[in-house]
Amino acid sequence: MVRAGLIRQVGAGVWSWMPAGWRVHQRAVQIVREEIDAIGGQEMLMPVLQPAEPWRRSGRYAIDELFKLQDRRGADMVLAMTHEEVVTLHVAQVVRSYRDLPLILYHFQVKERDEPRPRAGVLRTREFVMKDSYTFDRDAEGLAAAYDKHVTAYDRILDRCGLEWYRVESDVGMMGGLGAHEYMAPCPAGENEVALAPGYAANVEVASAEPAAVELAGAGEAPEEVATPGLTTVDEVAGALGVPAGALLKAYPVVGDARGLVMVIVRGDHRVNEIKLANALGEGFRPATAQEVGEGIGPGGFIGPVGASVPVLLDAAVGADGETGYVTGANRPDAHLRGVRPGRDFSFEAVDVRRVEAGDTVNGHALRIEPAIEVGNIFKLGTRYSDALDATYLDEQGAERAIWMGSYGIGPARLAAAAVEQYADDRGISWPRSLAPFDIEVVAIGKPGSSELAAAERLYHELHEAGMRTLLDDREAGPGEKFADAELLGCPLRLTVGRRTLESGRLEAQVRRGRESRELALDAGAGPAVELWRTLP
RNA sequence: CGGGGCGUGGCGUAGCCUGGUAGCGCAUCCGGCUGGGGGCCGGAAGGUCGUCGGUUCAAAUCCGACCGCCCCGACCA
Repeated sequence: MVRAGLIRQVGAGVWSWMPAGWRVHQRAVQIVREEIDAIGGQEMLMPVLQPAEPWRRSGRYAIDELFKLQDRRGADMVLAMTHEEVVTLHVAQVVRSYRDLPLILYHFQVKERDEPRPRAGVLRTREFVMKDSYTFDRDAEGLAAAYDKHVTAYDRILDRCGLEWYRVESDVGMMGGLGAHEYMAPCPAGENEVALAPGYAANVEVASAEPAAVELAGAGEAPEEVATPGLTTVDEVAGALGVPAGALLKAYPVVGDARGLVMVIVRGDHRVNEIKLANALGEGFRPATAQEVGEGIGPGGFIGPVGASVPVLLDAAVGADGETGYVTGANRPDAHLRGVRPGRDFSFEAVDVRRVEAGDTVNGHALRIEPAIEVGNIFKLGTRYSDALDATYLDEQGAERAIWMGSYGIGPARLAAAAVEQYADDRGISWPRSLAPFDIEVVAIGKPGSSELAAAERLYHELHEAGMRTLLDDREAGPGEKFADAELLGCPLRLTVGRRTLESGRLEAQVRRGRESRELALDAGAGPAVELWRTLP
């Protein structure tokens, strides 16, 4: 996008949109606007610069990503990262009765986030335009309906943008979300991972699946201690004992904010998913320090659930086998236990806290994991903000009730970047028709004042009259340079007018996606080109 | 925040280790040729070497601080 002249960097995570890039961005914006309008959304505009007070009320002032500043009188201000606080305040002032609901409000606005590490060009920036919509309903049922409308709108937006995409289940966070989905555009540059199987799509952050089976051994009456001097890793112990890594139980001691030190156990071939773990704990946590482990459980590298003095949380993938034969640390230096059986040999609380792996199954279908760009998300907020900011209404009985809210974001810049990532080839960008900065680029080859140039200009005007967004390359440059630049910019259709065109009466039309060429009659004017353009992706 | 790297004409870079003349490619400007895949010839302009300080007869080069940017990781309501 930089090479094509669409964007330029100003600072870390801060970018300008140059004219051609802004055309793309505006096209994405317009698609989003049309689809949110279509479900009854009303566009408005709320400020980026805001007083700190509502953020203190909602409890979000402490967020590290929130830019904070003071005005000249020393009053605390913020640069908004989203607009739940302000929109809720407005609705609290305006809505009195159930008759004022439901309501869908939205705006496009710059969002400011002090990202710890901006990266990947326009994919993760500290300032970016986002469409946010907010829905206001009288109850959970109304919220569900508003949510479904946004599913419809977002599905259409992603389709219209010509993207390959998935709607996946996502983390609702610990602050009481009632349900959430993310819209993911798969591509290698993506920062998220989605777990996919027929009929199943989820962010890896929350995905669950049935584990691959593992072969266990040593089904005795009781655990048997084996010497494992100096062997502290899963691979070392599994290798020494001749068992698969999955036969080991890996202990992951953590300290919960309220519940303190606990031991989380996953299979040796699995990894703890910290988001799932936080959700299972119902609170924040941190890994236990070596000292806490040593004092509270046993020697590092040899700890295990049998006889442990702290509560044990056992991942469901272990319970699924429900059998004897696991290998665990013995809570003694240089020793492990084999033939361990959950339940018989230690008690536990069952949880689902492991990260899914490719090859797990969902309803018998193998799971695959793909990187993807998160281009949008939809979220059932419930009454979190309306409670904090006193957004209520009176029902038919005259009782005051909290308004049920949803919030729905989508980033035009990410829609554009996802399209670039999904369709670019070694020559450059290949825009979907719906996002391209121009529908057609006319490349004129010939000297200034030549008849070739005049013919190109004529064609350009005819295309313009036919309603095509058209770009004419009439620079004084060689043909090779113009072709290369046209392919870099990536308009869906390129028309070439040169001496050859005038001699044969046929102009070259190159379709950018696939770069196949065909010839069109020059004297037919814009018609054939427009017709061809309509068939493009 | 942890780790690594980089700041030199508009862009990309060499020079730094071993202190002494800032070099190259592209782009730009002028003249001409060429005109269907980044073409050719001739001429020209353009650089406080990120900033500040130190060492030295002498600093792009050595030392220190600061600023900025990139990459990996952590983080990402």
